[in-house]
Amino acid sequence: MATNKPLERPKSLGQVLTFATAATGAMCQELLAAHDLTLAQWVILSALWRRDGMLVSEIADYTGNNAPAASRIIDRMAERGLVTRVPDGEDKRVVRVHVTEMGLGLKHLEDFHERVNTQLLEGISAEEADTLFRLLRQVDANARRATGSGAEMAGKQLRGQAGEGNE
Amino acid sequence: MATNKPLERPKSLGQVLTFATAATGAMCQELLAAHDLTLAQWVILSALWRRDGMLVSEIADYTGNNAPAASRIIDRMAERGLVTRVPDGEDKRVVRVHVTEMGLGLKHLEDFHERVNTQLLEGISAEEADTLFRLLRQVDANARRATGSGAEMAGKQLRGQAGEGNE
DNA sequence: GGCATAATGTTTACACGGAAATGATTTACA
DNA sequence: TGTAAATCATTTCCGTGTAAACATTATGCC
Repeated sequence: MATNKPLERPKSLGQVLTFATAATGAMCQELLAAHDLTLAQWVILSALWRRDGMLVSEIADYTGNNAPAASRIIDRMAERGLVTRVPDGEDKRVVRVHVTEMGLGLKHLEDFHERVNTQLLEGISAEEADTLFRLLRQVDANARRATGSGAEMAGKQLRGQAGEGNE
Repeated sequence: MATNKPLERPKSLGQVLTFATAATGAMCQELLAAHDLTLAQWVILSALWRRDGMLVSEIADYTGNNAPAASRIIDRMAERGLVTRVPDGEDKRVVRVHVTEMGLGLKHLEDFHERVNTQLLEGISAEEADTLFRLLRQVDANARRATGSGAEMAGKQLRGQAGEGNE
């Protein structure tokens, strides 16, 4: 029927970024579905496998979300029995998140992101991949600089454990 | 307090993509908030400014979402008075979305994406920007190829109006 | 010690995205 | 012609993300 040919999309970096990210996310979700895990849950698990007992705020900082989002994902992970919340003895505001046996049972997914990386970078040379990482970090920095008068986000940059890590 | 230094994030393309996209989206949302528009709403408006009366399915295809998502965003846009739903005379299944006067009043935001582009690409040469677009499309294609047995998405690729910018 | 302030986590309200199911309509074809 | 299949839009359910308000607890400063 296609009376009209599809409307052309303007050449927009945001658009290409969004599409690539959505496709990547969909691929990850599909791969993780076999283990009844969402991508957001895997990200948190992969952090806890390396450092058990992280605070909710640390997890939020790690994943790049704000605390409410992290808190809710932890809710679901706790319902599924992947983690438990343990109130801290010293600081009574603090909640430490611990992996359960069941959560440890998925530790074979530790290198999931590496398999995804190779999948995504197929047909792209190592040099080009480096360029891609560098440019994406630059775009990220440009966007953050232009946001919120640049102020309150100071601590939330994409930490440069690649570009020229000034850390 | 930082008893622990923040946990290192692994070098994952998905992670960098997600962060760059989130930062870009946040920047757009902040810029559009002055006009009481969300990014998703602007994307649809920018399509309708060029082709009024698109079908919901065409809009969904244009934005890269599924129909339910598009339908809901159109709901909110209709509530805000930006668009109206008009049942089609010939095909009674179809709903055409039309911009209202109020929606046309925002047409000065037509080139919003171009301003975002320049903002995001600051400090990046034209050649590097081309490389970035090319690599992102490659990553997108790689992800889609690995998803859903590659079948049903046939029509939803990132249309290559950029092979080499034929615009 | 006592009080203002900050930090931590949660809840609520809103916007967005995907999958599946449903209703209505159109098309295909037998 | 008449029924099955395809198409279009919507609804519902779930997961995620942001912002704002809130309760609880720590901290700092007098």
